[in-house]
Amino acid sequence: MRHIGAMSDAALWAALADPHRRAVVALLRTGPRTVGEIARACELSQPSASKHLKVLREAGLVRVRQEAQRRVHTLDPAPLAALDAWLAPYRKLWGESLDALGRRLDAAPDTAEPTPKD
Amino acid sequence: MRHIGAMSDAALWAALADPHRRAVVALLRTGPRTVGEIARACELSQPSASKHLKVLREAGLVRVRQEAQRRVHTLDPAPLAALDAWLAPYRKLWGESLDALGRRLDAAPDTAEPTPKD
DNA sequence: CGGTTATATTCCTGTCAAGGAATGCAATGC
DNA sequence: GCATTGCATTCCTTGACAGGAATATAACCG
Repeated sequence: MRHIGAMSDAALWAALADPHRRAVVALLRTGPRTVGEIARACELSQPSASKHLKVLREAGLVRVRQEAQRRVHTLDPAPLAALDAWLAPYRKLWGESLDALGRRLDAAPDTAEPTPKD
Repeated sequence: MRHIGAMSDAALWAALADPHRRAVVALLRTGPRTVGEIARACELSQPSASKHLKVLREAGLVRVRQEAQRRVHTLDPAPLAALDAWLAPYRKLWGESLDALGRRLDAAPDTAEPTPKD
């Protein structure tokens, strides 16, 4: 039984509950970034960015590698599979009740959108 | 323009960030329940159940109908489509990353692998 | 009407997370 | 070595809930 990225569900939800952290995650979807880049892009102070990244790391959503003096952070989407699994039992439900809405929301373009912001 | 289930994303994430509320949502997946039933099933005090249900209502996740003196709460899964939509861009990613992870694990047999983090 | 059941709300208190400022620390370059 | 860059951590303050107890409200029943 490998429990590599199997952080507690609670940590994952808590990490994603914060809009800033969701923004960071969305940013990292477009590629690895240093702390400074993340701070600037998400309009966070440097310490704030550091702290948010720590939470994301502890939730298993982000990995870090050192590169000279910089710390390059990379998204690890694996824990999000837990969200997907949580969602699974509900997915059929809204298909039944809200067909049109579901279809509209399912439109997922292949290109990253310019900062979904949320 | 009806704004029934179209609560802000933030309210949805915040509502689901709480484990008790996720439990309530999961319970309601099995059918409508009165406040008292929910409180007992989720081991909440009655006021606590009431308050959590209020949050869920305001996030659009739950609807209520009055029935005699009881208030029967029903799950409205529609807002969860927003979660699904949020998740969509990542869904393809974790397939890749899990593959990579699996390959790494397979490449490292019984050699006492120091737990990377945990 | 008075009592009872079912739920909502208020008040209070403790806890915890977030943000800012300042500082610590590590790696780098000269 | 020393200054600099890049980031982490601490300290502190503030605000946002969460839980419990007590109370308010509402619908029902006799």
